[in-house]
Amino acid sequence: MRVRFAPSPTGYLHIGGLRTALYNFLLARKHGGVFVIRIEDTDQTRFVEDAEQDILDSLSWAGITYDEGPLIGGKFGPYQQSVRSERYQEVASQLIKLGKAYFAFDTSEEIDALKQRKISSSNPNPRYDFATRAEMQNSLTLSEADVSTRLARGDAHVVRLLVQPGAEISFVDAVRGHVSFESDAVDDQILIKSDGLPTYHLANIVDDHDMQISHVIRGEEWLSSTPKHIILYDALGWTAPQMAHLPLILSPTGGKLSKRNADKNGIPVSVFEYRKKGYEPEALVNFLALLGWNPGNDQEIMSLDEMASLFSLDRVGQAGVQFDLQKLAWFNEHYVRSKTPEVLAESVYVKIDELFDDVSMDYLSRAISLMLDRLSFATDIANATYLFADPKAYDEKSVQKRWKTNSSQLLISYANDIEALSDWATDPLESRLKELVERENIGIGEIMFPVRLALTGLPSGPDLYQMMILLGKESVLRRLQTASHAVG
RNA sequence: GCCGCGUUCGUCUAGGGGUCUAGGACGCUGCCCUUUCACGGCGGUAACACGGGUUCAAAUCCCGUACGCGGUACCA
Repeated sequence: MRVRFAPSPTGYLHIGGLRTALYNFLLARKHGGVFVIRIEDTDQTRFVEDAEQDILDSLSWAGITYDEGPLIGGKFGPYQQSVRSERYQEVASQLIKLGKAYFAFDTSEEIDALKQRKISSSNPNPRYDFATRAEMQNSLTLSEADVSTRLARGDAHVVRLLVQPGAEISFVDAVRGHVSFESDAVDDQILIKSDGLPTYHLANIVDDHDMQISHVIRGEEWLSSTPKHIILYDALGWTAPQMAHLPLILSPTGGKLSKRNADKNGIPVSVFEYRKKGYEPEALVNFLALLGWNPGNDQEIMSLDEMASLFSLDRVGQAGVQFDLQKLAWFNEHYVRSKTPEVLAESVYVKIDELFDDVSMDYLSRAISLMLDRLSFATDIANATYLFADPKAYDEKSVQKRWKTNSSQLLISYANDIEALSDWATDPLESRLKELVERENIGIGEIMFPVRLALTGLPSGPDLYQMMILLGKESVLRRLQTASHAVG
């Protein structure tokens, strides 16, 4: 088994592209096959400089490795279509010789004119096909001599696929089962553009054949193009690979997850953005794996290895799937909390160090440990500013509601009690507080709450005693003093 | 318009003729835990698009309708 992911470097890796790559990768892993990456850079006009690099980086970040492709090569390389032009030309010539393709010299103005001529309410999109090619300037209508002189003269031309009408083109899709099209509905697709480069359709089938790809797993947007590809394989006497078209990822409002639509819903579309926002790669991958596939049981949390062992194309769904940012968030929380504080500390240290003074890696790691089950993103630790600096203000609503006239005094009493402590640990801190409660004959909340407010400025947060341990005696006493004066 | 693909809780899904008074997860929500907030635990909410068949029996098979999505480029 040989599969491939064949992105076009027209932009950063899209979330849907990552899922396609993932499914290919999983299938290859499952069957001990080979996973190829091929860059389909045949459109010079849409080429984006750093896109290829981003695609490779993003896959690597996601933990998706490949066996043949850019950077590492392989025996079917090179893996960029822009440097394989000769081969496409060769196949195009072969198709022309076989009578399966032809030269066309029509200018874009002439094609526009054709459309204007044919357009009607019942036919809003006239095609260049069996019904219209006789009216155009191509090697089917022009004399042989005329064609030769035009070619010799270097007239701009394209190569088109000659699609015969009246045929049924069908294939079995691994996800959708039997699919069939009438050839009448297929246009004479351009195979070689006037710039000499191939279109997707030609380059794709030539490379899939030459690279011995056994399974083509791609998005559903390619389903309608598949008959063209089948015609091409047949014309060349090649066996078409097994096809599998994945359901599209939809935006929560329904449409396809275009950049604009996604932005409107606050959904990042490029993997780069997820990296930047601090998502855990395992979370994104796990979430995406389940967007259109399921293992057939109730398991949702899976490592790449587990997914690979469970994966199969017949468990891929057929209906479009809506992207759910909340579910992704849940996966992210899960993976954040399953990591060690040390690992998370490493990943956010630079950010924390920028924001606060004198935070050691060890301290950060202990802070994260204290906050672990309330983090959605590792970087959320930065929001708990009170762990890294004294509070600058005290939550007004909480003060109004729960700060009593005796609060300041209680704070001072507690500060005095714990200042004497030789053992700065949770148990003595707790028993001193309880003793104070008995001595003063008050409810425990009457002292706990002001202490919390003094330490954090907020009405909620992690366990009080554990937090005092983290902050340290000096800092705790200072904060109690400060609050007793500032709020009191 | 035409061609193609699809349609189970709000979302991702299980289910493939009787075991479905339709299961799981996210979300939302109630209670418990915690004299904080989260986490966690235990509950609740909520779906077979519609209409015809076939069958003793249909969420499951067939047909139609509606709706959604994709394609209809010298883009991929």
